[in-house]
Amino acid sequence: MYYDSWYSMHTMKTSPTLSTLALAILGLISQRSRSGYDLLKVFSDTPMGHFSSSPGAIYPALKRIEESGLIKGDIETERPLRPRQVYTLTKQGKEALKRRLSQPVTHDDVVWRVDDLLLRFVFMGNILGRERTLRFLNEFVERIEAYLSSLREQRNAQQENGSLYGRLALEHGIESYQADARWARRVIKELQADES
Amino acid sequence: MYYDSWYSMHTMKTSPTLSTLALAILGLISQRSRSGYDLLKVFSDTPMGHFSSSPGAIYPALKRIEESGLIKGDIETERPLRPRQVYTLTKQGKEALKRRLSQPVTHDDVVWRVDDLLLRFVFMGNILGRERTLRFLNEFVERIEAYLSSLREQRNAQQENGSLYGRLALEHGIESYQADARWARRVIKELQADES
DNA sequence: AATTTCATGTAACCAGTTACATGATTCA
DNA sequence: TGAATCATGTAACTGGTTACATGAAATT
Repeated sequence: MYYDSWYSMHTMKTSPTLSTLALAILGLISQRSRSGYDLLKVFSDTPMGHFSSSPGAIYPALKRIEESGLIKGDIETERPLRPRQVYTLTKQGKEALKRRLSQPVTHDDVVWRVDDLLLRFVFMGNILGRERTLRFLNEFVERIEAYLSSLREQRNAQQENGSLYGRLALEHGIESYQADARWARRVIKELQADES
Repeated sequence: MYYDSWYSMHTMKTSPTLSTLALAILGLISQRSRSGYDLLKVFSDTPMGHFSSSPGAIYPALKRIEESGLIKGDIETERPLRPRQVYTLTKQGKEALKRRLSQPVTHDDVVWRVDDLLLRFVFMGNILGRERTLRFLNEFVERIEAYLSSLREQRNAQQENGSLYGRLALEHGIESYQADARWARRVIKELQADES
C-alpha cells in the first residue's frame, strides 16, 4: 500500500500542460460539442483564428487529445453528408481544462504568452466564475506592473548605448503592456459593477 | 540560353523566407560580429529575449544559416578560454537581410506576426534608412486601421450571440491594435521632426 | 458545368523545447 | 572549494506548416 502509492507518485505520467491550441480546442468544445470542421470554421471566421490554423494542425491535435482521454468523438450517423466526428469533453477533460484555467499568472506568461492568457480569460468566466476571473485579472495587472518596471528601467539605463530604433521598439513594448493593464482594470470594474 | 534561363527560373531554389529567429540573428550580427554565446546573452539579458530562447535553438540555427551562406564563422584563436566562433554577415547575408526588411507589411503580418514587424523595425533604421522606415510605419498604420475596422464590425455584429467574455477579449484585441497604431504615429512624428 | 461548401484526413518537412554533456576559468 | 561564468553543442521529442488527397452535396 505504502509502497504502491510511493511508486505511483513517482512514475505517474504527469500529464504535460495543455498547449495553447489544445486549450482553445477544449474551451470551444466545452461550450458545445463540435466536430473538427466546426473548430476549423471558428478559427477561420473569428478572431479566434489568431490561434490556429489549418486542418493539418487541428485534426492531429484532436486525435492526440482523444488518445489522452480528454475528449471523446462520436460519429454522427443519420446524416445525408459524410459522417462527422463530434467531440465532447470527458470528465477528465473538464478537470484538465479547469486545472489549466486555474494556473496562476506567471512572469513568463506575461513575457511570452499573453495570447494564452487572453484565451484563458475567454473561457474562464463560464467555467470558473466571476470571482476567480477577477482574481485572475488582478494577478494579470500585478504581473504586468512588475514587468513594466523592469522595462522602464531598461529604457532609462539604455539611454546611451542603445540605438534610437531599439529604444523606440522598447517603448512599443511598454505602451503595449500599459494598454493590457488598462484593459484589465476596465474589465475588473465592469465585472464588479455587474455584480447584480 | 533561352532554355537555360527558363529552366533555372523554375528550378532555382527560392530561398525560403527567413524565420523570425533568423531575422533576429542576422540583425544582431549586422550590428557587429557576434558569437553564439554573445547572441545568447542578448536574448537572455534584453527584451530581445522576447524572441528566443535557448542554446538548443540558437546553435542549430547558426549552423543552418551558415550552411545557407548568409553568415560565416571565424574561430577566434589566441584566446585563453575555449575558442569562440565569431560570425559575420556575408554579402549574400546582407542582401538577404535587406530583402527581408524590405518586405511590405501585409494583413497577415498584422494578424499573426506583430513581433516580427517590430523586429524588422529595430534593424530597419540603420540598414534601410529613415525614409524607408517611415514608409514602413505608414504601411503598418494603414494595415492596422483596416484590421481594426473588421474587428470593430465583429464586435458590433456579435452583440447578441457572443459571450460577455468573448466580447471583452475582442475589445482587448482592438485596444492593443489601437495602442500599436498610436505608437507608430508618434514614432513617425518623432522621426520627421528629427529630419535635421 | 463549374465552383464552393461540407468534411476528414495524411505525409514530409522543419524547427523549437527540454534536457543533457563537457570542460576550463574566474570569483566568492 | 564550490559556484558561477564562458562557451559550445547534441539528442529525443513534440508539434506546427505546407501541400496534397478525396469525394459528395449544394449553389451559381
